[in-house]
Amino acid sequence: MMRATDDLSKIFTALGDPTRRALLARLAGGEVSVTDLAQPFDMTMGAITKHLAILEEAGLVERSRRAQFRPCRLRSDALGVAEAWLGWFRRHHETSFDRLSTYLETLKGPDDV
Amino acid sequence: MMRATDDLSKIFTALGDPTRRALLARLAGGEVSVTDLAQPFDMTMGAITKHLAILEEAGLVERSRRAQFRPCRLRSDALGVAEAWLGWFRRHHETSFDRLSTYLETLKGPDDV
DNA sequence: CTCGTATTTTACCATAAGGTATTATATTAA
DNA sequence: TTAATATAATACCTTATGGTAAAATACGAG
Repeated sequence: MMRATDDLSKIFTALGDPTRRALLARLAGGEVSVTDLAQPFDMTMGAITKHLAILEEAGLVERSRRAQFRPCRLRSDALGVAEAWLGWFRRHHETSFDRLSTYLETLKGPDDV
Repeated sequence: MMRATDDLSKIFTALGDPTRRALLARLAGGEVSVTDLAQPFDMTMGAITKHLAILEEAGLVERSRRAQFRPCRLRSDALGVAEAWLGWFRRHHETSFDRLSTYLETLKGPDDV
C-alpha cells in the first residue's frame, strides 16, 4: 500500500529479526565475507543475501569488494540513530513523568486531594 | 513461514513503524484513550487498534478499562530491553574495536608495517 | 578458456503487516 | 429499553518478509 519508510523505521525493522541481529553481532568483530557470515546459519545463501540487503538498506552494514569476496562491515552510526531515538524518548517520558509529579505535588497543596 | 518471534524482535519490530512510534510518544504524556490516540491520524480506528495490539504484544503498552474507555499507557520496561540490547551491542563493538586497536598497536611494534 | 568458488538474481510460496469498510460488543446516558 | 459512544472483530485487499531452489554473474586460478 505504501512504503515511504523513513530511516528510523528501516533501522528498527532491520533490528527486528534475530538472524539479522546475529549477523550484526558477528560483524562487530570486524569485516566478514558473506559465506563466512552465512556459515553458522541453517539457511540458504539467498536468504542471507536478502538479510544483508535489508541491513545495508538501513545503513547498518556496508559492503566493499575484494577479489571475488564482498566483505561486510558494520556501520555503527545507524545504530547510534536508534540509540538516540530511545534516549530522546526516555528523556521525553521522564520529563512527562516529572510534569506529572509536579502536577501531583500541586494537588497535594493547600486542601485538595 | 515461521513466527517464533522472540521478545526483542517483537519490540524492535513494533518500533519499526512511524505511526506506532508516534503513538508511543503520545503515551509518554500519560494515559490516553484509543479515540484520543487515533484523532491526529488519518486512518481508521481499526488500523489504530491493530497498531495498539502490536505495541501491546511487544509489551510496550498496556490497556486497562475505565467505563467504556480502554485507556492505554506506556510500559517503559520493554523500551529498556531495546536500549539494553543496543548498549550491550555498543560495548561488544567497542571491545572488538579495542581488540583491533591493540592488534594494530602490535603491528606498529619493532619493525613491521 | 575453463573450472571453482563467492555472491546475486529470479521465480516461487506461505504468512504477516498495514489498510479499509463493515459488523459486533460494551458501557454509559436518557 | 433505547440511543449513543468507544472499542474490537471480521472479512478482505495489497504489499512486504522470510524462506527455498535453481540459474546467472563475477572473479581468480590453472
